[in-house]
Amino acid sequence: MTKTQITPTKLTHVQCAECPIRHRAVCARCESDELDKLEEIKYYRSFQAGQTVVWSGDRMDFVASVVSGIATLTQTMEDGRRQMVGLLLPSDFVGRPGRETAAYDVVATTDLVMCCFRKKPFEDVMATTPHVGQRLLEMTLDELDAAREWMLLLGRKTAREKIASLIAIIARRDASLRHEKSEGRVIVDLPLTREAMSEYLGLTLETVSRQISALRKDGIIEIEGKRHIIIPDFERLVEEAGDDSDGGFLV
Amino acid sequence: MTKTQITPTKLTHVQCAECPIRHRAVCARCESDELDKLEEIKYYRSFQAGQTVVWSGDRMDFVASVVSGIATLTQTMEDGRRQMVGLLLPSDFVGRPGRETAAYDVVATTDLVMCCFRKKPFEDVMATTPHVGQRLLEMTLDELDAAREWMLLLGRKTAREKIASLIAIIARRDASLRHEKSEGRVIVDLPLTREAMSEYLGLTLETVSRQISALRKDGIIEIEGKRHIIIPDFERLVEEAGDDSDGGFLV
DNA sequence: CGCAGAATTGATACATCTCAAGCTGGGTGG
DNA sequence: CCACCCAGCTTGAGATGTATCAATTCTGCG
Repeated sequence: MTKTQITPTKLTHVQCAECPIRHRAVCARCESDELDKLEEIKYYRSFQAGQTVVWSGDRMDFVASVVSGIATLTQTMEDGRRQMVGLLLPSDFVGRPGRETAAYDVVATTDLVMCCFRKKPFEDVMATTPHVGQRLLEMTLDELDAAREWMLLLGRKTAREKIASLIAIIARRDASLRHEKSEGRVIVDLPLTREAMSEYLGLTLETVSRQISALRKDGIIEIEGKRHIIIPDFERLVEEAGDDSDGGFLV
Repeated sequence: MTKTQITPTKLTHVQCAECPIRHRAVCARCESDELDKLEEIKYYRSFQAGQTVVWSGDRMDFVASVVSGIATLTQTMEDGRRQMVGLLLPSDFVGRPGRETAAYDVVATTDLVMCCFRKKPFEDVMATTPHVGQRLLEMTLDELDAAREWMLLLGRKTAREKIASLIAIIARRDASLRHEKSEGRVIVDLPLTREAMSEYLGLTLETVSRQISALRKDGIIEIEGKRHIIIPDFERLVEEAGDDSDGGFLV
């Protein structure tokens, strides 16, 4: 996975107007004059699956939106214990205006394309026009809600509930990107290795594997290959996750 | 605790200029004309220790800053498992502009005074002037960092490390409110019951109690009464917490 | 074909939970 | 003023879920 990949297409400058994440990203609310400013300071960067985008503590002189692919935010303790603290899907934002260094490791889980903005000019845009800051606030509040949802999972859910929750969340976000609803029979590709899942869920890789097997034996999910998952009845999966039946608090 | 308390002072309208949290709260960056607008739409509310400020799912037509006292944000699962997802100290902000209902239970842990703003007018202030929104973004990003720090704790730390972390964090925030640094001999009052601590740390009440006893036996902390804690050597406590030695990532 | 990374499965250890009993300190009523 | 009471806390013994250590087994790919 690390070296067999060819270098992905260098998308050096897609016009914002044609951007696939135009309506969801940090630029969603921008007027055309604001877009022009962003257009000037933006540049694309591509990463191969497995590559690290930035290391925690490193200087980071840009902020960015995920255009395509998936990245993870991970925190590491001195002795090597790792906890994923964020999963970045297309349109999600990375980096913090006003901060010099990265607070987390950012790793490309799949091949990844990011739309980067040099930090200083980006901060200027935020200071002089309102819509980027407004949208960023909205997105940050959403992320905070998601982080708190995850705190409940980490603190109080069983291993089985954690796995069911993760699959349900990925299925929901996946469907939402395609403007579909998650119900009845649902099919997902897990974009994460068992190890990455364990880092997200606060479990070991072995426990993740065992619980996935258990869910399969109980008919909650079917598995083809390693990553391709069929959920015959989404509502049943959600029950296993221990969530309120309605589940999604966000659109 | 619930009925013996007399009603706390009704601070009906403290002038913003004299407000103790003026320089840290959501209004920190406001110019005097912005403050005037906030002054018009604000009102104080007091709660006794143990009182619930709002229930998750309830309509919430205000946002607010904690002026004094401590409150908690808690999520509850259908079967009653509870996880605290936020600890609100003076200057912290509650509520989300643009949201109708509360996402979490908000409970006063100590006697509590909040500076409330009716939501609609507050949103108007945010839309027409920049400083409230800017400060709120900054505060939300800080909270997101704190939530992610907590995810590491919940997912990867041992019970002993969790307790040590909680005591260290409370000591740090307490010191920071008084513009002091946490080092050497430090004294704190825990504002939480053992049960509240267990809800925060993803543990049971009994495990919290045992680990506090263990830290005491090992000389990391000394205890007077139930809540009063003396930390003879703050650096040693931080080591027990498993954090990077520097610890505080925010001022 | 055979290797390497990823995943599964098994046996055992251990941290934390659960259930249960007692303690402690501050407030209350007799 | 004392005895009681009760919420909050501590401590104990045993159960249990997840981690750990250790083989295998898959799967895709050179």
